[in-house]
Amino acid sequence: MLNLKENDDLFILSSKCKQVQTRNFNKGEIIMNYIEKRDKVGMIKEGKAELIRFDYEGNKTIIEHFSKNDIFGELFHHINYNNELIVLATEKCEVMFLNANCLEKKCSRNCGIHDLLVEKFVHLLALKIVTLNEHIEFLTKKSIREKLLSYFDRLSHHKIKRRFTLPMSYTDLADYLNIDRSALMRELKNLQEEGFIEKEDRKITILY
Amino acid sequence: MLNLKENDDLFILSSKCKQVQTRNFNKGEIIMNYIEKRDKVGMIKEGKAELIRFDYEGNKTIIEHFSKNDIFGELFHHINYNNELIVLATEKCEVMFLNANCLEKKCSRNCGIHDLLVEKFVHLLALKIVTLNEHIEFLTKKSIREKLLSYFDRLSHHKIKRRFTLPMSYTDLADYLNIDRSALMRELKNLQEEGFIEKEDRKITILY
DNA sequence: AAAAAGTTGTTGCAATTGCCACAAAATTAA
DNA sequence: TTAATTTTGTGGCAATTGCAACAACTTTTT
Repeated sequence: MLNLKENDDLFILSSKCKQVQTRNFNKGEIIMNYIEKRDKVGMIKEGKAELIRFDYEGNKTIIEHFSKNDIFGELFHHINYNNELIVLATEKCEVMFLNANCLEKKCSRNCGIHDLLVEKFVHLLALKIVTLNEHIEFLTKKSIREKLLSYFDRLSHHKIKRRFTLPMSYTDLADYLNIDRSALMRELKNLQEEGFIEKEDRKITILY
Repeated sequence: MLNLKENDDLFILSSKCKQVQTRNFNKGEIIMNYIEKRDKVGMIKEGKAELIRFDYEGNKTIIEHFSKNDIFGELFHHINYNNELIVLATEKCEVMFLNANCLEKKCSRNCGIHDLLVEKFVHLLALKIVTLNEHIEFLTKKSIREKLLSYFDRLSHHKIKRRFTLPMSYTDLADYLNIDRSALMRELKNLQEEGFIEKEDRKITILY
């Protein structure tokens, strides 16, 4: 698992490399337009953002939520000419950009910290894969109940901490698990009534 | 997108690095047990395999199917002490293993091809993220119809090739999209009757 | 401080989807 | 070549889940 202290080093070190830039964004600003910035990889240093798709009909879909240490970029998505992908700051953000080819080829100037930069980045890539695998695991459960319980199991670190707070709203959780919000609330009520969990706002306690 | 020719180079080069091993497996053999081989990353050079989970009740679940160029290893999963994860060869396999820390730190012997190895590996990591994002995209569609059409859209390279062959059985496709197989067949029939697609065995033609 | 926007909680109803069961066809193993 | 296993195709029925709608709260914006 990623060591955050190490990762902070990444940002400090990166400021010394010419192929890396850091920029600040205010809420509502577009951090990256996938059509324009094909060669860039972004990383959230601080703040929150979301990946939004506008399809050919103009429908807006939030595909991913990004927070500290999340990486994004066209590199991670199949290009689809029917869609437009943008990353939008949902709160004040500090974002690090690096050239995608910087991951493969040495800086032309051989800035000296390059190996370390790549090493840390591989960590983030692996972490992203873990996160995505996890998401798929939740999504492939057959029932709402199973989705919720596997997600809670994860949040409780496999029942080590039986009490935890949801990191997002129930509205967002329904979205994340791809279920209807009212159906989610209904199932939560069932779980409470059957004595599987206790719930107080976004604090959940596992009882089984 | 990954260049396969380049990737073949990876295998050739890797044979020169002391931290990389290649092994052959017959159908039915266990390629990797996640509990035992925490420090190894595997890559399928040739053949097919699957990632299987046995939970505490002994239930078996196929989590992922691997074929050429796919990577796997404990590095990509949250460790869960209730589960056992194994990679099983479903046909004759040639597999490349490398030490996970080889991605971060130079070979102690500094074998010379290390940078290139890492560079190629970053490609595979990025490709895996693309694949997982895609899978999530299909899974998060609301209806079976939408799941099928978005999957077909992908297979047709966004309608460039309107005729294509499914790379797996309908049984496996139902599993991949997390829907009931009979419901999938029913929806396929609907799509045919409504003139959206034509279907002959695993050959699909998009008509809309 | 008021207004606007977003979240939570609940319910009835419709229907999409899952489950079960079985037969035919196709593929693989013996 | 026969036997065994897997895949495909179909249908009835049950029920989980989605949808719509609305009220009470909270949080954010102006």
